[in-house]
Amino acid sequence: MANKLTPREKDYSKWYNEIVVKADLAENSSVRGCMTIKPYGYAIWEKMQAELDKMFKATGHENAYFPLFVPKSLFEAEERNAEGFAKECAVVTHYRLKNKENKPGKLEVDPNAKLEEELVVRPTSEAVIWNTYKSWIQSYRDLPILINQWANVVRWEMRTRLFLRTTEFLWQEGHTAHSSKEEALDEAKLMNQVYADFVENFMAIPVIQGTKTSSERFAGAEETYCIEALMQDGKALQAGTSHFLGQNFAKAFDVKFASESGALEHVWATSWGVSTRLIGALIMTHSDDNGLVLPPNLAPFQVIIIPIYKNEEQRKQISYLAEKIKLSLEAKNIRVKYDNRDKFKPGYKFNEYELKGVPLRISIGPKDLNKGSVEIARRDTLSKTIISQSNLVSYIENNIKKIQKSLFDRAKSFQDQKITLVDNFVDFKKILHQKGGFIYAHWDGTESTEQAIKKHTKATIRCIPLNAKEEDGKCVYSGKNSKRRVLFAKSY
RNA sequence: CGGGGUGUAGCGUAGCCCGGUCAUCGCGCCUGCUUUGGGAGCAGGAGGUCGCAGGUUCGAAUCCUGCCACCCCGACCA
Repeated sequence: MANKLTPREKDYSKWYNEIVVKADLAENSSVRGCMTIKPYGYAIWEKMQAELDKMFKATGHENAYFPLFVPKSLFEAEERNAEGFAKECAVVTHYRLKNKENKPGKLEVDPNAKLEEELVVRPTSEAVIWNTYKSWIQSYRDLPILINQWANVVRWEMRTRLFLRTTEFLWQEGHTAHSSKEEALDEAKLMNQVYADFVENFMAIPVIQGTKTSSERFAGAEETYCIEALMQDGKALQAGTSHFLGQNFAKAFDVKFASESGALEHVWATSWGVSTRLIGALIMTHSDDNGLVLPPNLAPFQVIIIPIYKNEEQRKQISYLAEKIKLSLEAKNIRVKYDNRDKFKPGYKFNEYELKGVPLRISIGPKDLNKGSVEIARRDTLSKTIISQSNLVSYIENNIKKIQKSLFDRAKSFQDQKITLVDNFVDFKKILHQKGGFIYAHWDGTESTEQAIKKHTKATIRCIPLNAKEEDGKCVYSGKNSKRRVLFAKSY
């Protein structure tokens, strides 16, 4: 059967799209560059939301919600931020349609309904939020403000790709206000660490933490912390960012507080976000040619039970057993689905749940009824084992942990193997071309060198790793002195 | 916005050069029987404004004009 996906060496993007579509995660909507997230894809997002939310609350944050529309005058207040996003803003100019003359049933924009001031559909919420914070903050007693919002944003990108870069996407954005630089910096670092923990522990995706160079930094930020992941085709993907915004937004929106000493000072800010792009990272990190592979912590259901029967009597007996197994697993907080649909054959279901990436499959047939056994298949290794029904619960519990760990370990060793230390530009180009992945090389710290390397190789500086050791070296491009290595890669 | 390409059933497509039983094939869908431990087989069936609007012609999926949409390559990017 030609059920395998496209070989990824040849056409990685097709391979990716096939998984998205066949695993029933999302599809292109009729709106330019937007996507419809289907129930199974959304269930994964909900698991991610739930876990992140828990982590945000554990670090003292609360959720709130701010408006979708940003009046243009507010949007332009912080100049660098506005300039950075200006080219990709959807703008509302009118608030009413009317019937077209002589064309019943057809509508047109009513020119009389032009807005006094255009409304920008938020590409990010700093502007609306800081305009609001202005009225919330007077004294150091009002600080810190630690707020997160779950929202959609719109960025009118030139080229789009399901999950990775859609015109509209779902995300969370945290916006915090602090009374000191140190506290804000600590917050930005803390949230980057939260992201790293979440992505590594729940999504089983190893990441490298670092800071962005000034050219890759968020528009309006003083420092951008990020987590970078490596996809199976050797390209890097920015998985999350946390920004130290200094006093830029406080100054732009005139947000001051009276300190303990009575002095009026500008507030210090951070913002941080991760998006549905993480689902793209998940797909491109773990999937194989049989479809999606989900880490158990994120799988909407961790175990699928599939019955195999030849007649009604067998169906009844197997269903009885399956329901019993389901309850005993659920008692251990394991998410289980029993697929008793009579309309599909077992073989069809096996493939379906492999495409969906369900970590463990239990199949129960007539043979198992006689022997008191079940067959268990692991999605990550595609291996099958027959075990006794009496050992089932502990076996599944164990394997859920094992799979979670082994997915991370596998991705981690792939990533480690794809980080190459390079000391001259000839090797740089060769490694990038032949091996891909991250290149760990010295850089003279100038933007011009960064641009030149990008122009020659399409590789960018993904980050300056937080754990980069101080060492003397020569820039891989200019030969000038450098104090530490930075991480280069081609990226999404 | 520059360069290239494509629009035919839910999806993927043939036909277009050279106008006339050409609306083709596969997947999917529906019905029946046989099947069910890795995407079932056979038989029958439903489903189309050929992207849109004009034009040429006795006749247009096919030729001409205009428009629209989408895809790929560059600039942008969570």
